[in-house]
Amino acid sequence: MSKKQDIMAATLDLIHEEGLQSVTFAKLFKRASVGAGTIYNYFANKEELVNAVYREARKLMGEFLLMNYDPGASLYERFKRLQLNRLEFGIRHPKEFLFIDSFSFSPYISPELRDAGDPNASSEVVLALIVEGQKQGVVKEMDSHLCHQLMHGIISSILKGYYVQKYPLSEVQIQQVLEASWKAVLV
Amino acid sequence: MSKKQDIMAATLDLIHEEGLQSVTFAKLFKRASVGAGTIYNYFANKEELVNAVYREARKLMGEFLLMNYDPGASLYERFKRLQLNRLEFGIRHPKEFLFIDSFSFSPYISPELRDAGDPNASSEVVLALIVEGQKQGVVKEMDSHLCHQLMHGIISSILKGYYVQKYPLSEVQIQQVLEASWKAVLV
Amino acid sequence: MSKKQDIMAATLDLIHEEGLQSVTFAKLFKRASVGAGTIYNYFANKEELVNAVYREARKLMGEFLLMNYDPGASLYERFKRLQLNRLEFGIRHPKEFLFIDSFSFSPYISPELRDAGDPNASSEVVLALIVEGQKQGVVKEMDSHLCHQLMHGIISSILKGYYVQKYPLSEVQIQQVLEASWKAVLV
Amino acid sequence: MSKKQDIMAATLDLIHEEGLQSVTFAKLFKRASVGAGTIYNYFANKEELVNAVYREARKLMGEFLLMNYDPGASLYERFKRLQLNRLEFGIRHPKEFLFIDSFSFSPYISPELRDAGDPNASSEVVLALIVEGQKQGVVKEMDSHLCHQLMHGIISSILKGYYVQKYPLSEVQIQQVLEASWKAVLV
DNA sequence: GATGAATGAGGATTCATTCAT
DNA sequence: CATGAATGAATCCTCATTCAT
Repeated sequence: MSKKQDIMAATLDLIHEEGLQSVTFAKLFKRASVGAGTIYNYFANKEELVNAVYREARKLMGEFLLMNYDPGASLYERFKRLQLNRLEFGIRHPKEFLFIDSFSFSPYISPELRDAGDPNASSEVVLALIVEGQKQGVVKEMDSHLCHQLMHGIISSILKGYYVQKYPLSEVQIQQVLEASWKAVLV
Repeated sequence: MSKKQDIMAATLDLIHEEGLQSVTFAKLFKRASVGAGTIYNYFANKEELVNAVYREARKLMGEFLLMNYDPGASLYERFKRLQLNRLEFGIRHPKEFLFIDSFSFSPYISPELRDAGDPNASSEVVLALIVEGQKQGVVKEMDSHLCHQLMHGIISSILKGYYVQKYPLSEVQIQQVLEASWKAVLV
Repeated sequence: MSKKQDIMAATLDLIHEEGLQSVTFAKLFKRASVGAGTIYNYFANKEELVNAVYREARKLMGEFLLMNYDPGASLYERFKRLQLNRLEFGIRHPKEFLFIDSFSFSPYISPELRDAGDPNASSEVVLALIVEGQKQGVVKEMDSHLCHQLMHGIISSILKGYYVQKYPLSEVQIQQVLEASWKAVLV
Repeated sequence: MSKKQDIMAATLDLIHEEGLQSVTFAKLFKRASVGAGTIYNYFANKEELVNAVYREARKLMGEFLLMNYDPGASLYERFKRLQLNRLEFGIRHPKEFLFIDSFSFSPYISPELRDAGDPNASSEVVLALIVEGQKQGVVKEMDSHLCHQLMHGIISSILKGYYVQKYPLSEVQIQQVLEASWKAVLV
């Protein structure tokens, strides 16, 4: 792995373990096994580093969300696919998911970056699906961004309970969650 | 108001405005209009202060959630009351709500504190209601904690949209949200 | 005991246990069981308090040094009496002895106080004895203050070894020390 | 000189000039001409710094005590060599000598450090000499540690007089002191 | 590019002292 | 006289950043 990747991975690890609060460069250098000055070859300062980590995590999630997404499937199937991918991303990439969730509304992440979406345009796919569902009279009339947030918020909330081991998330529970999130947006 | 309450209120304000990242003692003392040493009469250090603010916010939310809760009312009425209270807490106490939401799963809050619940045992009331609904065959069979988290997640995402997008949450919209969350957990 | 004495006793205790370095007023108030402002009824500030404790310790040692001192006894007997009293003072009042020893050359004690001697004029008695011995051709010719310091220095050194339990100080050892200190000043 | 040595030298200077009481980091950094954070590359905190200075002073004294010590010389010659070295160390290194003397029995220096001795084992050499002298019937029978402390106490008090009263300690006076300390431990 | 010793502005914390009760 | 909450200047300490190697 390159030095740059080492640094970014160490950053994400430390944020997950101790919170951004206590991520100091000293800890970072030790964890990433690089010299103190090396980081400045790649990132102008701490904020840029964190933003880069955020950008990469968003990119990873964006790719994950559209995995096996079949544009030709039914509305219901597509909705469930998106929500399933969202949930599985959280299960397989807890560090990335929590980081995104925590900092999406934090002043530490530059607003342009937060709203930038991802190169895969997964947001656009979700929004289009919502609008399509509303046109068909299946999905409740509401701001499409709000609906998107509702979809994300439900999954997010479920994942947080899972992370602190309130309950398992096996096949049965996953299906229940997908069903519930679908019902929540129906007319 | 006592100095202690001044300090805690100023802390919550600053976290809300600028994020925990940038809450320095200098800002805190100025905002709370107290001397630099005063805080140490009440809190051993910054972390204890933040934890105390968290504890108080949780207590406030716990009390709010059970306001006007009538154990003799119908299942549906009780469900709506709990969800209404949750929503109204978020509307009336946005700083407390966001703070709780952001830090409940952050390493900055000690896990014991997160799991402590509130003295009013509002969680237990919610869980009992879910179990009761499942016995009656009305609420879908699933882990009660999972269901609880679903209820919270829906309200939470609606609130975040409300905070950011500044759309109104008047009587009509509130009723829609309560209905939607009810449908999400039905069989 | 009066509050003033409580405070002075607590000060001496804490200096002995932790060093002047770490004697804070907070610890002092707790140990002496008095309110934070009480001290200022008796002492203008911390330095005056420490100086008062020093003055009292010096007074106590001064009185002790002349106990059972018989002006009519032989030069040798009087010398041994003074040295014995010095040694026994150190054995019975370690806190006072170490405090005096440590701060006699410290800038923390005002120079006037250090040179003030004690009301019993024990210093004058010792100095007169030395001069008398030198006139008789028994005691080595040297500055009488230097000789006084030699007498004190030997006892002090022995006591410090005793305090850290390098050896016991029972009757036999005490006599050996007195003899050695006598021989050290003989012609 | 290295930064570390600069810092330690400045620390010793300041302790000598103003007492440990008033050695603040601000003074230290200015005196040592280093940045405020540099010290923390070498010492975890102020106490460790002072202990390190103590350790080094003890090491220096230990080496000095055994300079030109000839194990083949006569008992008397060896005794005088040890006492001469002790005295000359005090004359040439007054800061180190006074620092050791003041803090060896202070709670600020950890007891382990005080008892650690020096790597050159100068204490052991002195103790062995005493025991040898006692076997030959020359040195008075007493606890060897007590005798060692006597030897040190005499030199120490002479030095303190020298420091304060500024009388000279030239060849003649030095020989008198050595003779006096020798007589003090004879049978 | 990589390093890590050095930096010093800035933040956390202490503690002697005051003063209203 | 006695109290102890409040104070804020002084102090300790941290940590992002620089730069010579």
